[in-house]
Amino acid sequence: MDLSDRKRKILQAVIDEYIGTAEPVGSRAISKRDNLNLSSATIRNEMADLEDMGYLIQPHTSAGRIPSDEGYRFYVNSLMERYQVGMEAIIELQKAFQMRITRLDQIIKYAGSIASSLTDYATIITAPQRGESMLRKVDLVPISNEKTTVVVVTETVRSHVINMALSDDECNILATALNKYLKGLTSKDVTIDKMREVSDRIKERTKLDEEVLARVLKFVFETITDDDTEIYVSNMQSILKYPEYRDVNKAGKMFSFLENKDNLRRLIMSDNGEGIHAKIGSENEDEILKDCSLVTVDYSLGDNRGGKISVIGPKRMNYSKVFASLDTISGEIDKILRYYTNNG
Amino acid sequence: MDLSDRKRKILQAVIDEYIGTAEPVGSRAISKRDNLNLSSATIRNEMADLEDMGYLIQPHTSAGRIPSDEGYRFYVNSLMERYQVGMEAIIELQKAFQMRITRLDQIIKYAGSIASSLTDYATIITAPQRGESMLRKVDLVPISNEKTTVVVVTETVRSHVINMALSDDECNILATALNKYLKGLTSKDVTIDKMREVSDRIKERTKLDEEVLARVLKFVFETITDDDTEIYVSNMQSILKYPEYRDVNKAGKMFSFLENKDNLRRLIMSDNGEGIHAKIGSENEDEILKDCSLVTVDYSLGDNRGGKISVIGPKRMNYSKVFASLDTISGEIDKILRYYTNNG
DNA sequence: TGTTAGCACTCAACACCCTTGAGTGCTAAC
DNA sequence: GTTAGCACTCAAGGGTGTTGAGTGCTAACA
Repeated sequence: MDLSDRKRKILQAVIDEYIGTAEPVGSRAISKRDNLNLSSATIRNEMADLEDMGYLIQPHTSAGRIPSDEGYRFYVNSLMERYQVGMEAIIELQKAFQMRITRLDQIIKYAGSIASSLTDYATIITAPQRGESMLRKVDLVPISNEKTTVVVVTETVRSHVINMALSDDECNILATALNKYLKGLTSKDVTIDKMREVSDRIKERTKLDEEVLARVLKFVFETITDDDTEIYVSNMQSILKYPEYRDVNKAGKMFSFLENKDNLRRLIMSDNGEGIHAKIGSENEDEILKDCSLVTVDYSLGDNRGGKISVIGPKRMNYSKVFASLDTISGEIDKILRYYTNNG
Repeated sequence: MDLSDRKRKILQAVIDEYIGTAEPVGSRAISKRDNLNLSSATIRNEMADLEDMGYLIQPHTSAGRIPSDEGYRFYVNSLMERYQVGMEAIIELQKAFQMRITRLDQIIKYAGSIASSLTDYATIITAPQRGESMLRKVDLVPISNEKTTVVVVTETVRSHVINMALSDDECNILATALNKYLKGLTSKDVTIDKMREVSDRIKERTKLDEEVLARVLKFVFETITDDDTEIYVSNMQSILKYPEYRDVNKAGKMFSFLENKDNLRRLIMSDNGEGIHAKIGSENEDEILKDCSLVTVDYSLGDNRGGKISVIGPKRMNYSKVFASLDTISGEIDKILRYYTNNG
């Protein structure tokens, strides 16, 4: 369905206005804007048409009008003017990233907090997911005369403290045996049979206490197969700033939803859009999000790993600014993480 | 100042009532409770006395009375009846802990979420702080033909990916050199001179690229000296359940405060009470906490490490239940972590 | 002397009503 | 096709009166 140029302008004006005020927009408010020289009566007629077409909604007679989900969708697809993130902000961002370059998870968390401070909405961010996980090395380090740390290196590094009175030599022997049989193992290779076979071979080779060996192996196999991704939320409390969540009950439900990582994981995983994209209101599956929009972007590290950043806010969010901010941030993350994983 | 037995009972009744209802408590409500057989007029006289003594406050004439900070303090010190955590809850808790025994930080996070679900208040929890950090081992693991992971084992394990095209052999040589000069190093030993000395020695011994060596050493030294403790908050949104935070602005400020880890760290670090203890209302330094109480308990691992759990809620919190819950949880953490670090 | 009953007074909360103003739809004039 | 005018609607805001919980004080009672 095609809209006349005038209708497009009016729809855009209504949505821009509503994004700013969160109040139903009346015809007079639009006619007073300087870019359209039309009387309020004319605007009224056009707005009535837009309502018939499904782009606007009148909450009750004699109130102004607010955008429908379809209205927002049309706005995001066709009307929205691209916002430009200021150069100062970008430089600020680059500096901030560079200062935090020590730990990957910190960069990710920090990116989330930047996204939320640029947009002033809550942000959900996932740490880079591993692609296939391959075992590089197992190491055993005596910590005291009672304890030993097991270190497993795949794409990431995990460790576990167990109770064993092992000498340096014993650690070396066991580590050597473990590496001999396990190096190069991927999550696909881990089966019950494989676990039993490795266990038997090492047992006959090292003559170590059976239970200790079982515990070490359990941890190693768990580490290879486990791939839960970390997920962070920042700036949750921004929700309270928006009149949509003036009602404390509603806000509370939203908080509970966002505090539950399973919900977030499902939310972000089920997202299969590409590039920057928005899910507006009822386009979200969760009932609780029907008044919200979720704008999501992927970032990638080039090497088969990547994650997502989502900004979540009221449907009446500043899409233009959110799109621009996420675009910039994901670009900078790409840069910094490529640098980090290649030269860091 | 000594209170008559009757005054104590009345004060206790007022506070118990107020904790439940959050409404100013009138004399009639107290006289109707079955444990005291006194008319409302008598109660009125006693309550007027308690107000003169500073234990109660009347928000305005002809309203009921609410406890003052001193009233709560007296209640916590002398009146409160000890709540008993149900055996089923304890067993539930033990089971839950046992299922999560794989990772220390997960246990800690989980303990926080249990504390908040038992008490229904927000919980702040710090991961075990390290005592003195001593370097046990450094390891280098090639990840691809461009990247190598550096693994540093102290009491904990940290890793870092850097860009180096090193073979297994080269990794071994460098690792051996690093271990030779660095093993046993504690945070006290790290000085600029020491760093330079180690760097020079390894340089002449291995003839490795200077920049690469510098990067590895920087990471190793950082890991030894760095001791920022992780800190988690759970169940923040419970704040919205309490009428004290019906006002969205107030709730928003509280959220911002609790989302800032620096605030939390300062809050928990500045706490120097022993055992389970409460900071009530104005006993807290932060202005924003003057309407809150903070109940804190330490847990320890026996081996010089430990952390804290704090429950934060309205002054009108169920102190009895919070004290009992924290007591139970810290006891269970002690047990499970001792088990974990000794036998895990 | 301590306790109780009764009474007048205070004050926040609530319902109710009226007014106001923003906004609409419709119609007639331009 | 656009504008001006008019009657209508409805939410929000500002009094006003009522209600009910609670108090302090006083007098009577055990």
